[in-house]
Amino acid sequence: MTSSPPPRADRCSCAGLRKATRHLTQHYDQHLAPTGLNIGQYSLLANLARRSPIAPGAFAALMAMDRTTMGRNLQPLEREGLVAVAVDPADRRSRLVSLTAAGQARLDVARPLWAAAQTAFEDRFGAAQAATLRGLLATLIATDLATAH
Amino acid sequence: MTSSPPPRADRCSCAGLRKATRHLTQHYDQHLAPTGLNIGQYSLLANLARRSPIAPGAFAALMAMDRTTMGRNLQPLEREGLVAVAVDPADRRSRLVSLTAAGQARLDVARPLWAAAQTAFEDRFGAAQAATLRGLLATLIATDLATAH
DNA sequence: TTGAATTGCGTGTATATACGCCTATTTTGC
DNA sequence: GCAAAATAGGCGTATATACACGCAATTCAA
Repeated sequence: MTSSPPPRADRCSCAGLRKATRHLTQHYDQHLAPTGLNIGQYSLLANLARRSPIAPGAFAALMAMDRTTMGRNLQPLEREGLVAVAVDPADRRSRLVSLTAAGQARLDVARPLWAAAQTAFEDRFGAAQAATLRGLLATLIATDLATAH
Repeated sequence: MTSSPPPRADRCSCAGLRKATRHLTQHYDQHLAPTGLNIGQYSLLANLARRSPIAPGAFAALMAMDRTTMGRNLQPLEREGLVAVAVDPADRRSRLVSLTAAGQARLDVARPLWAAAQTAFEDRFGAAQAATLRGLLATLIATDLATAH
């Protein structure tokens, strides 16, 4: 007897998502390269601009990112003086991450380059499809996938 | 005068994609953990199963992955004996990556755990939405985003 | 045929991601 | 009040990702 036909690898939602992320990240990173930021760093600064100051743990949850990943990702930004991390006086276990003036300035420089990347993407992929995709992704992010039942 | 309202960071297709990828990757990785593989490694083995042997460069292009990333990702799999890399006798610049018997065996063990992760995802996200998402992602991956005009 | 251009890969470096383990601080139960 | 539990975060380790650079083998052109 032969084994049943193996599930096609291209039906894996996760692999498709990861593959598409690699593809699109390279596009945005190329546009942002002159600013010295990648799309991950740009995204952190842009989100921080609307929520500064915020605790690293809360920021990580907001970005659907592991707590320790957030800590590592903040390090190069802190080293360059784009964000500042200080002990929270109200709870000295916690920290407060703030966008600095240099961080805001860098963000202002990067924003039009990000917009160019976004526009170029939508021109090629289709603005309507892009909007549909963003909607699906937002739903996915809001979907509880905890293994426990 | 005040500056114009900044574009919302949550309208960035790339950031949304990256965020969703983190979310979904953790789900699949948790299901696959007993196999000692993560979803990236599983995806490599599953794709290799249908195309072995293949040159690293061609494999990288197939996975929309940088050539050097592919090389690095193959290292732990090679160390565990799940894939084998040999010089291509027809062109000694090139290599041929093959799935080993141990790699096939590991894949057979992992497949039902991957299927459980996929099923759990579709149960919670919706199978129809998941299919729509995979279609959009496939289109995105096939979209040429080269910066040059 | 032989030097130049091309091609295929590996390495060094840097950031991204997350698990396990640890310390410090706060909160809770008694 | 004080000890236990819970919470916030750092660090070691491992893999993921990709750019710049360099080497070896092949192909191309004069």
